[in-house]
Amino acid sequence: MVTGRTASPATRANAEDPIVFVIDDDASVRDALSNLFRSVGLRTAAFGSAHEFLQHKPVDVPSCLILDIRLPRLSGLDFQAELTKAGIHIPIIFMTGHGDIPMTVRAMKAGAVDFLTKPFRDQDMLDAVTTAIERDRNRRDEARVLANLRAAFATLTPRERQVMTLVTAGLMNKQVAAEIGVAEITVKIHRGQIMRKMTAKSLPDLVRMAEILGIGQASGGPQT
Amino acid sequence: MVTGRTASPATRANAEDPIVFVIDDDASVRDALSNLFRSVGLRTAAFGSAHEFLQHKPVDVPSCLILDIRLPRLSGLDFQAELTKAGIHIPIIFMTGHGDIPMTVRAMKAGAVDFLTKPFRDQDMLDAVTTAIERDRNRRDEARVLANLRAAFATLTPRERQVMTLVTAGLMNKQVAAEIGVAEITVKIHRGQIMRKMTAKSLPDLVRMAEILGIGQASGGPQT
DNA sequence: GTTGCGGATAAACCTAAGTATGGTCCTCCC
DNA sequence: GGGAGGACCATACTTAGGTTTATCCGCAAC
Repeated sequence: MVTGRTASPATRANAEDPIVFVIDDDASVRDALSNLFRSVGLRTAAFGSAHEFLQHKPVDVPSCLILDIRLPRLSGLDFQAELTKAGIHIPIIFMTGHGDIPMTVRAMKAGAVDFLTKPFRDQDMLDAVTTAIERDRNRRDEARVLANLRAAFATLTPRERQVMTLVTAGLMNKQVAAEIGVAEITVKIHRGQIMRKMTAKSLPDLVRMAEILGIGQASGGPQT
Repeated sequence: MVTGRTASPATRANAEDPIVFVIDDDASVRDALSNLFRSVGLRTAAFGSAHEFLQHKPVDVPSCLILDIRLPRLSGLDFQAELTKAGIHIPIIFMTGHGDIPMTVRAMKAGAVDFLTKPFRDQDMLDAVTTAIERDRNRRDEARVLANLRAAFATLTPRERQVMTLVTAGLMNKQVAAEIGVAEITVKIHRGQIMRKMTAKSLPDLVRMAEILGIGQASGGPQT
């Protein structure tokens, strides 16, 4: 079902090559789009329904989804909502033959990359796909960083997490010690442990990690 | 031209009360919307054209703009583009009697809050306005913080800016000194000056400011 | 019941950071 | 040509941050 570069020895499929998923109940549309994407060297996988798409095992490369707004059984908009609720944030490009403005607004508000009316120009679709893939690439990059940080943070003991929060908030060791009712030396030891476990090379490093993790701001940032 | 709470002694106009701007060439639409917003206690100002709106002096409160897509002379979409280009980022809610999907997509991609088709329900408009005002409030808050930081950063000498970059990147004083070819003591002095000028209460504080200012990342953040 | 781990602490020690005080050398501007 | 401000540096001192080694307690798993 996956087509595209896979067939070409000259441009072997790379694990990082993006994939474009197409869901449309009309086989001719699927074929046309698959051909279009293949013609520009994009890997493609097409499905006749949302259900079929969900059967496909998730891939670990940047990808996007081309969706007809009027799918059999589940509407494109509802499917978009389903995916979002399920935590699947693949960028979506909608196609429609007879959509209306409220549908469009709903789709765009929910984060759709584009909403194309049939018939559309090939170039418009390709532009939308380029944007979508790029967006997914960024999203994946951020998600990977966040996952790594969370994994590291999860190895911290409760006490260490508490100390990390206070330290990155800007408190001195003695203040942290007073705050949690322990000796300053204890804070220092926790702190060293935190730096190791988080693999932070410096305090600014740790502060940035805390920011990404959304840990205790306040402290006394820039005032109005 | 500004109406709404201003007339009521019980709910005196506050400098922080948001304002809803309406641009429509149809006076009856302007009146109807003004009445609607006034009925829920929102200040309003209505205009017959984009030009008139621009004559109005900018206000310093959260606001949003209700725009008919088909304006005389300048289209709503073009006006949106003009505002964006001019650095005016007031949230926009579009209305249309006969818009199409490409228009909608363009407007939403450009950041419109909503795109309502006439006739719309009052409540839909009010919901959109609530969202838009909230969005503007957040935008203004962030802009204010950024402006303050930039103002403080502007008082730094070139050397101080350089030191701030390196320090917030996680380098030790001696490393900074080696990097820029001065004695460590000099770095310390710059550093103290930086903390004073930026009114940073701690290094984490300064790091967060640097983040907001978009100053020299790198350093060695979380690896993959 | 012993082992392991989180948590706390102490002593000793070392490095890093920060703050005067005082001074030199520029350059730009009035 | 005198003053202001930026950049630089030295000495001296204080405080903050961080590591190592070792000990102690409680609790849960084996």
